[in-house]
Amino acid sequence: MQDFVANLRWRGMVCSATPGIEAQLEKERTTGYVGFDPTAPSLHIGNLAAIMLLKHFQLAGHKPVVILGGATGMVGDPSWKTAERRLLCEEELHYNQTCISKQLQQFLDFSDRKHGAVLLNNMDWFRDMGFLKFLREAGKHISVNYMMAKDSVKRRLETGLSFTEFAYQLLQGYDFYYLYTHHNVKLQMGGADQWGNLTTGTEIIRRKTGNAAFALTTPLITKADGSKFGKTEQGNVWLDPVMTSPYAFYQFWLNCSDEEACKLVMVFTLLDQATIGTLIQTHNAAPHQRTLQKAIAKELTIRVHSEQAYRQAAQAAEILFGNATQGDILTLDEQDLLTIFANVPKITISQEQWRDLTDITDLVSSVTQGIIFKSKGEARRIIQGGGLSINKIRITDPHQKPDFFLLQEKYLLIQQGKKQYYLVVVQ
RNA sequence: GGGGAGGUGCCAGAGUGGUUAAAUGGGGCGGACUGUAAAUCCGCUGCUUCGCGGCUACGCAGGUUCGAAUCCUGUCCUCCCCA
Repeated sequence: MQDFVANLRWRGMVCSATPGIEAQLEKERTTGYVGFDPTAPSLHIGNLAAIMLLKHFQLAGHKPVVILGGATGMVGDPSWKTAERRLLCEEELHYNQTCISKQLQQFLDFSDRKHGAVLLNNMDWFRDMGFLKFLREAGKHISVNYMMAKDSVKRRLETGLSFTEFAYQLLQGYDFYYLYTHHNVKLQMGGADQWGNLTTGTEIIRRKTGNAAFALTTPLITKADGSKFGKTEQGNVWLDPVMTSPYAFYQFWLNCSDEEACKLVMVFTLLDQATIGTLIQTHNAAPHQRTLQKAIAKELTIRVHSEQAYRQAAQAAEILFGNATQGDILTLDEQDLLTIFANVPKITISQEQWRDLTDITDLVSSVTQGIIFKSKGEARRIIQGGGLSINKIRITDPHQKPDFFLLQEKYLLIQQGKKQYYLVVVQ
């Protein structure tokens, strides 16, 4: 049994833990769990740290349990949230659960080995419980004073908190108790924001059985500027390739700052301490190479998506941001071209429109329906400022005749600024 | 119900009859530098025009005037104070 806690510690993945946890893990193969409320049809990278906890737990020889909180998801966790949340209906939750459980297979071994992971839904024991039974089984053992004293709830007492959300920690606490008694689960893990909920669970177990159960939290990952980790301007970074493309996913990791990358490489990759040490050294010697970011992006893109998705994302990045020249894009066949520019807006124009063009400005404004530039004036300004390239060649004259050759005889690669690409398809 | 303040461009905010497409700051966008970063510097930031110009725009609707964001009338909305 490898030392799970020590492994987490050097990775900086332990925020707090109840006493005695090391002794318990050393004593026997232990079953531990993490709960996810299926509030969306996909996990996002904010959930990933908790998944990594389970991953390390399993790799250390212990048995992970995942709770997809069909019941808790119906209530809504108020921890650290500023406002009451929207209630989700059961069908929505069920659909989300199905999607999420598939994603979990990519991380954990759900085989029937001794330490194979198990997936449970707390709806199974809450559905038929009844309110009175719950009050007697769970509510009787925990005082309101205890529940209100949690930091995670305190701030909401000022602005308002429904009884429903207030009761959330009891649900989660009871989950732990149920798992303890029915599945021999002795440890619950989660993000640092979950500490209040986890200790409610250990408290219920202690009061009802007199035995100790354990809790461990991992620090919430914060960005240097204080904004929330895992969000881009476009919103959450999801694991689902439809909601966040593998390319965008790869880019997210690649664009992490150096300080973040040092932390992220320990939390999100499975590389060992020595390898990470070397990586950080290499990185610091030549930070512009972004060794760390690339290592993280590679490992995660492969694990969450696939080897192929990683290669495509890396190639796309090279073409889009490297010093690709016209020669480089000419070497791409149509398949490559479409893959690399899969996430780029495509604008179709007709053969007639293409033939009748007299002016580059018209092409990037009116003919393309204002998608690239919403007015001719804007197009002209950007071109005069040197901000437009076609097929990787910078355009300098707004009135240039658009006598470009078409890539693969039908595509035109239009680039605004450094990052914004459009693909015009002539059909 | 009474009294007061105010509604200006993506946002904040100046302007109180012509020189105002509207100061200034922020944001956004382009360029340079760079690591697809940060900081910095430069440029652009209503539509149209190669430009002159034309058009649209200061809550909304009218009016006064050669000329209105600016004055008048009505109207809608917001904020503050009192009841």
